[in-house]
Amino acid sequence: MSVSYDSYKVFYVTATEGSFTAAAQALFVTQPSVTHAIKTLENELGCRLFVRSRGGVELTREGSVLLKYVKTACENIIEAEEVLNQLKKLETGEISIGANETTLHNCLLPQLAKYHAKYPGIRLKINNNSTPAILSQLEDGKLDCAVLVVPKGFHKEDLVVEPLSDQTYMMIAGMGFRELSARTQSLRQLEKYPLVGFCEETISRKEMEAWFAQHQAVYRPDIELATADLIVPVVVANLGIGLVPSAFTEEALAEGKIFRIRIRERLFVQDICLIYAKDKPHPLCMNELLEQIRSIRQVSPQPKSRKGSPS
Amino acid sequence: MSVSYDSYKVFYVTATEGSFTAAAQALFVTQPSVTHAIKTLENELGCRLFVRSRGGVELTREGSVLLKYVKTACENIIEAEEVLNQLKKLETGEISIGANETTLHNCLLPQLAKYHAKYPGIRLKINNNSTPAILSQLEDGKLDCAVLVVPKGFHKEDLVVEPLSDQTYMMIAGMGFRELSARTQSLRQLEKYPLVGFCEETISRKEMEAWFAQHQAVYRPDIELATADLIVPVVVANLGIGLVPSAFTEEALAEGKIFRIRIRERLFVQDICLIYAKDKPHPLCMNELLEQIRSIRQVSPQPKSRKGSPS
DNA sequence: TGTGATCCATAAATTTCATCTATGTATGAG
DNA sequence: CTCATACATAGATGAAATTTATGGATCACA
Repeated sequence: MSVSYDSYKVFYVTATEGSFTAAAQALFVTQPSVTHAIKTLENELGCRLFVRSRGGVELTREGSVLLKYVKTACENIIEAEEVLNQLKKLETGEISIGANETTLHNCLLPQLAKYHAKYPGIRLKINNNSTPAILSQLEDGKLDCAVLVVPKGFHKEDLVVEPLSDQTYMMIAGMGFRELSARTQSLRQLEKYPLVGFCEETISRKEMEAWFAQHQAVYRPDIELATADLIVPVVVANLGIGLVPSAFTEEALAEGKIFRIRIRERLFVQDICLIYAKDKPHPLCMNELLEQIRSIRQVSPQPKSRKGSPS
Repeated sequence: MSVSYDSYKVFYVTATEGSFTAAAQALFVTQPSVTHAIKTLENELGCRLFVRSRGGVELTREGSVLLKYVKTACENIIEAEEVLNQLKKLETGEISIGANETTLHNCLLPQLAKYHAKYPGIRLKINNNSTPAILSQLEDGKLDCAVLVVPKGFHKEDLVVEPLSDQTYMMIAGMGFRELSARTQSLRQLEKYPLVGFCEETISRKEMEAWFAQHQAVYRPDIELATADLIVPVVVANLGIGLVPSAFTEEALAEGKIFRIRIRERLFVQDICLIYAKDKPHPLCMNELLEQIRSIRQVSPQPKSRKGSPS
């Protein structure tokens, strides 16, 4: 009833080689095998495809028509096999990665650079978006993995969440608030100072509000910024005191433009996590990238074991 | 070593159906068969193609990449089979036909019209060229068949020559030469009249020269024309007497513009033959056309049986 | 005018491997 | 808890692809 696709392969090779014998060699089979395959194909298709003659075979008119299609078919298969081999050798591929600004600059970019140097053929698509958006894209399979700042103990069905390191925060002030450097402050004491912080849409904002509330204080920034990297410059300009990820403070601290305010309360801390879909297939090239990202993992005290966290 | 192309077909159907079970139904095999085929393919390719899950299977990243190529491959095969079926049903196809002006108008066109009415999908390419050019194109496979005026007994290695009918000639004159109508003339007697005939390149010209010479006369037209259909009008204009294929004379004879000169000698006659390559493959749609053309064949006395001529 | 080389066809034996039957496992739905 | 559905597995079976061996036709070359 239905024609075996292997026959078409034999047909294609025979047509390009120009003889049954040559085709047999190319296919690593014997000549009678090719003869038989073509004869079968001709019977199934109901028309002659080759004219046998001395020195080889020649396509009939119908054979030529058939070849036109079978040729592109076979070429596609051959190309498919090549591309698949490249995929396996990590010579090509594509990974979509989600990240926050914070994690992108502080964790991801150096690792991506190393990975890209090792596997230059693999396209890296970086998606810098809000944390909730990235999480839903991970679940939808629109992103392959992400490195995000999430609350301590964060977990989600469908997602593997591997903590990489703490995202520590620091309360800082510019030299206009020099009086705060003298001694340890409590959060309530700091409430009377103008605050530089995140705007309302972010997850971190909500967490900070909770953290402040936990210590009988209120987080209500006088200046709200959309991205973390803007806080330090604003603090340097003495527009207020700020609670920022430690990673952003190093340069300004070293230059003496800001100083750290010691806090009585245990400091606000988040997790930087590597996240990816639990039961979805990953591109082959992603395992290497995951390993690369995991290499920055720092052992930190974990209150309880977390799902998906490797030993 | 090499992957069976049948596996790719199974892969394609499975990917489009979305489950092994559905693919099995579509392929008229059992589900374990599909399971096995895909597993084998995955092993041979060295990577997982589907994620098995509740309710069916889902392509992995690599599977998606593979599908992109395999899809066009399979679609080409399917299209190939469709086109081939059309070819077999004579719904499509192409025939290249050679002809002389004489045969084109008198034999071929009516038959081609009938054929085309019956098989409108088949393209007919008509090549109106010189006889030697057409013969060599037949041998090169550039033409599929031809209807030509050739010398009696014409034959050629590699070519099948089937006589269809005689190409009879007629000596005619316009009313300016009314005196010739009185009685039968010999060729020699006619030599003193101006002659309208073929120009030197044609085969017929050479044959006529031979025929004249055979009867102790010389064929040297005072007016030379490239095509036969021009002779009658020139004769009507009383520029000379002419030897032309009978087919061209009917209209002018009926209108009394010319008359026939009776000739003592046996009249010059040629063969109208259907000619095609002997050992070359023919398009499927050609057999019907050959039959159509043969239908005009007239039984004529054959001095000896000719090769390729059916009973 | 043989002779060897080349290429396709054929026949019979062999072996492969694709497929089937039967059954198991997992997982939602009602 | 049971049913329905989908994929996995194992062993048996048989169709068919392949091989070996051989023959015939054609062509180049001496």
